[in-house]
Amino acid sequence: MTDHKLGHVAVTIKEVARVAGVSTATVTRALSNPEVVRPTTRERVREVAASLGYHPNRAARGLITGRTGNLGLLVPDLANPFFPSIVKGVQGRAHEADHAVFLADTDEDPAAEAGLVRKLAKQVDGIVLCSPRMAEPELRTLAAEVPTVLVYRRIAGVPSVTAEFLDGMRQAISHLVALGHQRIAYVAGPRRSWANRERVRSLRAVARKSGVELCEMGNVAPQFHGGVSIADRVLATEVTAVIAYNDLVALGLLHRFAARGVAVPDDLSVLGFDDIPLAEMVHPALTTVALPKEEAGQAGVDLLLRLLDSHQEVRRELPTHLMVRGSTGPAR
Amino acid sequence: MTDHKLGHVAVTIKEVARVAGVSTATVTRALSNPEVVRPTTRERVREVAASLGYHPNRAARGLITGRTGNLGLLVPDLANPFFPSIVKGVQGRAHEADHAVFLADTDEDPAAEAGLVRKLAKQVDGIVLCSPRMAEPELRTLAAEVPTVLVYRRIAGVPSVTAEFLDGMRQAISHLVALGHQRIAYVAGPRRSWANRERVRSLRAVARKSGVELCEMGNVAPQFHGGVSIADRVLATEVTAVIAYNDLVALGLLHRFAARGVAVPDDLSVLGFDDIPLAEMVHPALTTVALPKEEAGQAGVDLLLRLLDSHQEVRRELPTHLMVRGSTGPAR
DNA sequence: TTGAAAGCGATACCAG
DNA sequence: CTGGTATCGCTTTCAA
Repeated sequence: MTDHKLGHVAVTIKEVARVAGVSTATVTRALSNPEVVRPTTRERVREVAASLGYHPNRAARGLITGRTGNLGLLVPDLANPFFPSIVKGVQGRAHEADHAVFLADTDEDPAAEAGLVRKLAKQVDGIVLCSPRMAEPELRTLAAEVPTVLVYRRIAGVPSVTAEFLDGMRQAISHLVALGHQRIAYVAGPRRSWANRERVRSLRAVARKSGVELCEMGNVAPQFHGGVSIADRVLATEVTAVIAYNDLVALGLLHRFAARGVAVPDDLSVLGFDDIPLAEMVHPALTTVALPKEEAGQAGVDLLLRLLDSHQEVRRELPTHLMVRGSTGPAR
Repeated sequence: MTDHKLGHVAVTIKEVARVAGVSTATVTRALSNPEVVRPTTRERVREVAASLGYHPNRAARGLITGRTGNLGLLVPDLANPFFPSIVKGVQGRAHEADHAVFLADTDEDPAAEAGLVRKLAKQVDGIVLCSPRMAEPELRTLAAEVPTVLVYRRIAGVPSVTAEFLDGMRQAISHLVALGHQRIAYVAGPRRSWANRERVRSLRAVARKSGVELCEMGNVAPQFHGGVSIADRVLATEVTAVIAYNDLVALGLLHRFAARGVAVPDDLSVLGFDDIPLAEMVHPALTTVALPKEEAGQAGVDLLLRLLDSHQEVRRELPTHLMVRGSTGPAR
């Protein structure tokens, strides 16, 4: 007999069966298939289970059902406030659906992602994957191995949740044009990032239609320092407004502009993307295109669970909203 | 018949055994107890395992060994940038130790925490718990049920990782005193929060010793809006400097001060606690007492793993550092 | 050094 | 409606 001395011994189904005077089979049924058990038996079992504080061991259950009740969530960098919001969404919805969530932060290292997914794969029913950079073929391979839903990345044949970037960009440009801006800079994010490519694509389309002159720069890291590092180059161009790849980059710009004595929005308008919480905490508050974050996480879980139940392929595209705040104003 | 199906169907130990021409027992040994297997056999098995892409099913293993290789991590609110940093630390160290991490965000609801812990308990070897508010007795009960390490909370009899608040406060006050400040406000965080109580205690001790006049206010929510909401009351007092419960609150103060036209640090100095990444992104950058975050997460995992191996009780206290930045200056 | 077999905790199928 | 039993994938005696 090898019992650890970890104080608390978990109560098993056998114990419940013994105390209730029934077989383990009946205990299972009373708990997960109530209608097939005679009411009096069912109640007795449930009471015993409750009084003993019995909770089925999910690992054991998963062994036979093939369902673990766990989900995996991969994000590139928790330090970007965009992702904690998504995590909150995933986590909240997963718990509502009585699923637990494995979290892995890949530290912006696409190479590590596949490995992490495969390690988690055995312990989860499916994976919510935020991977802006992993190569398409690899992503597709992965999705074939384990049920996967992509968040903020779209690939043919893989369920995904994204946002209407084009519409967001349209709102952003309309706003700037209405303020009289005609020459606008775009500070690009990582070249291989799907989100960046989408934003560039949308931006060019909208710019052409609106007749604005676009000045593209970058690529920079999708972080605060990325914005800081390119701010001076933005100033060197003759633009009246700048759109940053994301809010973090925009904040970096703001920071350096302030240091250089450039007044925002009087001398220059700044517009971000994402609407991370910080966006309204700074001065001037950042005008930005809000992307659904918690909602995206929730939708990701919804899609995944649906996928697990019926193998249907699904895709969802969430709306975006321009949040006009202090960092944009009339063209000088 | 050799069904060669790559990927989709998980390869089991049986399959490896069959291909390698040995028993499953030998496969296990070759993989997790190499020295007891004849070298030639061992190598053959390992090669087959590798070529088949075999990874043991941890749930099944856990069933018999009592070790799942999983850790649980509970945080009160991922929206406070303080916690993602801790999560990164936990997550990184756990992966180094080949453990996966379950994450749960309790949404600042201490009542939900115990339930979440118990739900996770069955699937993990131990739990890293960030719970500034849960009542002590309950916490102690929980810790008796499942191996637990507290992060940023200290309770007799439960392993924990904290920081030297007293020393941090000493540095903060010395800094302000050196700048000529004599009347200082403290904006308190949640009354029941352990961190707040510690900070108040330290602050009073240091203030008395330094002869500074302390003006305590609050309690406010540990968030941006908490700071915003109390800013005007701070202005109504005759202080030259204010220490906020944490950086988020400090940022709220900064925000409202800016709106009121109060110049920081010229009219008023502001000092925060935590050193969240945002602290240096705002203007003026926030002077703050830096708390180890990733390190705390890592230490939490270290303690937990140690605890699991030897049932030793441990405690660790990490150093703090004052980060002097733009939000503090000479007393007016 | 290796294999056969007994479980770990739970569920699912098949009788009764 | 209920009980017995095989089984999930793996580890661990116990013999050989």
